[in-house]
Amino acid sequence: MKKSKPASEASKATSAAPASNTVEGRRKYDPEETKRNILDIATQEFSAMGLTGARVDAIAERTNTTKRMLYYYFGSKEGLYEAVLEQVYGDIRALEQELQLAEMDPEEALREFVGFTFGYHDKHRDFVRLVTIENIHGAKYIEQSKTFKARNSTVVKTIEDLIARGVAAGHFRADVDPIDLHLMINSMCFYRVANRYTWGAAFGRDPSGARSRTRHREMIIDSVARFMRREG
Amino acid sequence: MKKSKPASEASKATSAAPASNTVEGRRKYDPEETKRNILDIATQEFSAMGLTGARVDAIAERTNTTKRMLYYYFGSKEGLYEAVLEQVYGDIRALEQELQLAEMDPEEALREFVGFTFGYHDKHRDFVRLVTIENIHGAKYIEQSKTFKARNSTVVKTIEDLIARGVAAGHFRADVDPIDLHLMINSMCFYRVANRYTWGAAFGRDPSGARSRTRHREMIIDSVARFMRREG
Amino acid sequence: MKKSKPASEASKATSAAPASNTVEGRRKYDPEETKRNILDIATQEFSAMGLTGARVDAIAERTNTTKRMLYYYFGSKEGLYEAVLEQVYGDIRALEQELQLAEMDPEEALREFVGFTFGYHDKHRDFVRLVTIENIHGAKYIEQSKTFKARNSTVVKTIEDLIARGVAAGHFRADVDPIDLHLMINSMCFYRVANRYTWGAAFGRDPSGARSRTRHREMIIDSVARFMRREG
Amino acid sequence: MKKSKPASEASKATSAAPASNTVEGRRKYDPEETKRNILDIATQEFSAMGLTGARVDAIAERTNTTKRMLYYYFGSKEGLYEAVLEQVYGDIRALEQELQLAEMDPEEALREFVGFTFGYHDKHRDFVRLVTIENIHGAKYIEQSKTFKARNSTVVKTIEDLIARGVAAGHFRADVDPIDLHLMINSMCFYRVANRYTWGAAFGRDPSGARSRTRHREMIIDSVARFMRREG
DNA sequence: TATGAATGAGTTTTCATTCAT
DNA sequence: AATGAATGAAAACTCATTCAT
Repeated sequence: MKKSKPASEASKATSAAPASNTVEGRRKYDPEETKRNILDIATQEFSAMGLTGARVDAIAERTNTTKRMLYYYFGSKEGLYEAVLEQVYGDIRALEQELQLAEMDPEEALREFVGFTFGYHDKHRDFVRLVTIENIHGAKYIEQSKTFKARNSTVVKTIEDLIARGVAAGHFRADVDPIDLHLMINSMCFYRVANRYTWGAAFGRDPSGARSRTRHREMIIDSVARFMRREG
Repeated sequence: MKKSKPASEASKATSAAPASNTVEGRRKYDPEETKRNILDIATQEFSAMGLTGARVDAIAERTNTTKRMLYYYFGSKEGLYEAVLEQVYGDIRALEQELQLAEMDPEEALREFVGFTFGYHDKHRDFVRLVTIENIHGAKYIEQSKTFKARNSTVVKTIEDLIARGVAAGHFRADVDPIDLHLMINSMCFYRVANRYTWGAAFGRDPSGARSRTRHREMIIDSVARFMRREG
Repeated sequence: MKKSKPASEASKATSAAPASNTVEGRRKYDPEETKRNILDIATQEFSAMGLTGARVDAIAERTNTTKRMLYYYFGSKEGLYEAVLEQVYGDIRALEQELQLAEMDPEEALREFVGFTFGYHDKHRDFVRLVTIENIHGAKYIEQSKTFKARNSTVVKTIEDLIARGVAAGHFRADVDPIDLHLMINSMCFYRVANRYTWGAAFGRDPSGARSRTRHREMIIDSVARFMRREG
Repeated sequence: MKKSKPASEASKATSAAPASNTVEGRRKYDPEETKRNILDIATQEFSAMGLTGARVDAIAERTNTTKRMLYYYFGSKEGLYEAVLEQVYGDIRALEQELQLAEMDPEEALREFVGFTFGYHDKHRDFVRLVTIENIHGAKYIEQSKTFKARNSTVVKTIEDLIARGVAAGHFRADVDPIDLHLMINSMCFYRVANRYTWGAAFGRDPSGARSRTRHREMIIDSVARFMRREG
């Protein structure tokens, strides 16, 4: 039953691990692999069903191991959920830092940053859903993360720099709070993915679908650029 | 229920009901009142806990009646949830129609419309949460509503008219899709309320709090106005 | 009344009643009609669902009146069930007495009696089901009937006479107990109707269906006749 | 609570299980035993109360385990009922196959077969009741059994052979359908057990009681034998 | 006589978690 | 390290019956 059923790429990634103590290239007992496998499946399940909606049994069943291991490694359903959250938030912040915005001129850098944010949300629906779910729970789980706040402060710094350079260059208005700008950008990138179902039901159109992707990217980049432009 | 009135206030509203045939101002057999009472409490509970997180017992307990009546009138937990959704969506669409946008000049009307949308989301957090929750469930409950789509088509019409008048007057650009514009407006009004917890955890600031309300309203109105402005 | 099932016709039947106090030929308040209507529907429901399986709500809903009336006239679900039983048992015994067996020669009379029993079971599936259901409940409801035993003693008398005449004529064996004979006849007439579902599922053939009706009637009559025949 | 002990034959069977790895002769973790125990008690309850009348709580209480295990192994009340049906139908078909009818001469074999059928019904009242109950439900549960039809086809074959041999020997009539003959035999064996309560209430005599057992067995065997006899 | 609303006790089912092997 | 079996508490839902009008 728990035969494997890879479910995700991450688990395959580890099959390249050293083959000592393995059978046919796959380790018999590989704690790291087991944990990652559980985490992958859990990400999918929590993202699909919510924290309360997800079922421990359902997660365990899709896993290569058993329910007991899930408790062994993560302590509880909530512990597992926290681990999932932590991982998923870590990913986007890590990627944001890889952008080389400092090398571009301010307006270009802004467009790049918005474009990246758009692309990330558009592509990582699990992340969008988990953030949504966490808000349903008043962010009480992510608040327990030790690295969460620290990680977020780096984005603020990035945006602050961006604005400062634009203002200095005379292109950007000077009265915009960086966190507000970030909020604006995120709002537009997030909503079209997070609320695609009700929006689709209301207007017969998936706002996050392929047909509107390019148009929306342009619209969002354009609106942010216009918003920041110094008028005069 | 038909009244349209924000979940939380609704219960207060009924205390003004005619007192004839009542005991201490409250009728013993009053189905409408019973239904409204259940619906009010349910709106709060579902909004606070989600569909799966809410407890039928908890709803019933806070009600003036018993769990049995909840099933009597709404059939099931899901039936009750659907009724809550219907009501809450009906409310905003009803109010939108009361705006007298046709009498204002296009730019002013756009600002009014965005301001209304901002105010509604800012004030009706239950609505925002329920929409969020419904998206977690893939909108499968609201899709069963017979009036949902029809009601939404009226907003589209409103925005279309608005854009058309602005374009005709030479103020608005002509290349914007009304539903995309609506999406942009909603995104910014929705996100700061819906995601206030994770945002607060990340940046130490409640984006939907009193301190940023006016600033955000202006920011959103301004960005939408700039976005629509025909550039010369 | 039992001849019909259609609930709806039964109620119409009484529309020929005196028109005083009526609207458009139908009495507004007609206790007898109301009772009969309830009894008809209840017969169908109990017969279809069993005593525990039947739902008071379901019965009331199909009725021309309300649940309250059901309790008003029959006291309880069990009271209604008893009334249904009583009526349905009364019918067959009444018809049995109308047979003019004494005028036929014994063998012919026996065949006539078996044929009648066969026909009655074949046609009155509600009766068969209710007897089945009552046996599930250990006959505790029918045992409370005051007229039940008395009514059954008349059949025994009928069969006793039949046998006695046949024995006297030298045609029938003398060692058969009348109640045993009755049991044999009933068994074969009852089973093919009562157990038609499992039989159908097991052998792909409805034993009470039109295709086997004549064949079974002959088989049963023949086997009883052969069984009673004096040998040698 | 979990003290109570089986009370039926099936449970006795397990007391013969190997005692290794047990505490006081009873293993702590023994899924087969647990399932069998649940099935035994459920057989009694469903047979006594019917599908709708039986209470999951009541079954669980008489079990050595908890209600939860009942759902663990059988999924639902209906799932458990289906398992009970399967088992009980399997038993009779298995025993039928053990009869060595081919070695007897046709008439003797027929008498043996009828006698066996009589004895089985007379002794296994649970089986008779469960079949009755299943017919109340239109056989919808047994129809889902995958092995049910296959198992029944073996009886048909048995009877076909029996008849064929008798016809070939010139003893039996040739115009009898095997399934009809089976129906006749079953009818008489079944009815006196299934309908013993109403019959007892009507005629003051339990038709399945000890006093009539031998007499009825002879009567049924005799009537079937006479029915099949080629007349000459 | 008639009715829709109301109810409490019960009934089935689910779920996160732990135990014995 | 790993596993299938086991569990208690809680959750959703049902039902016969009665009440107020």
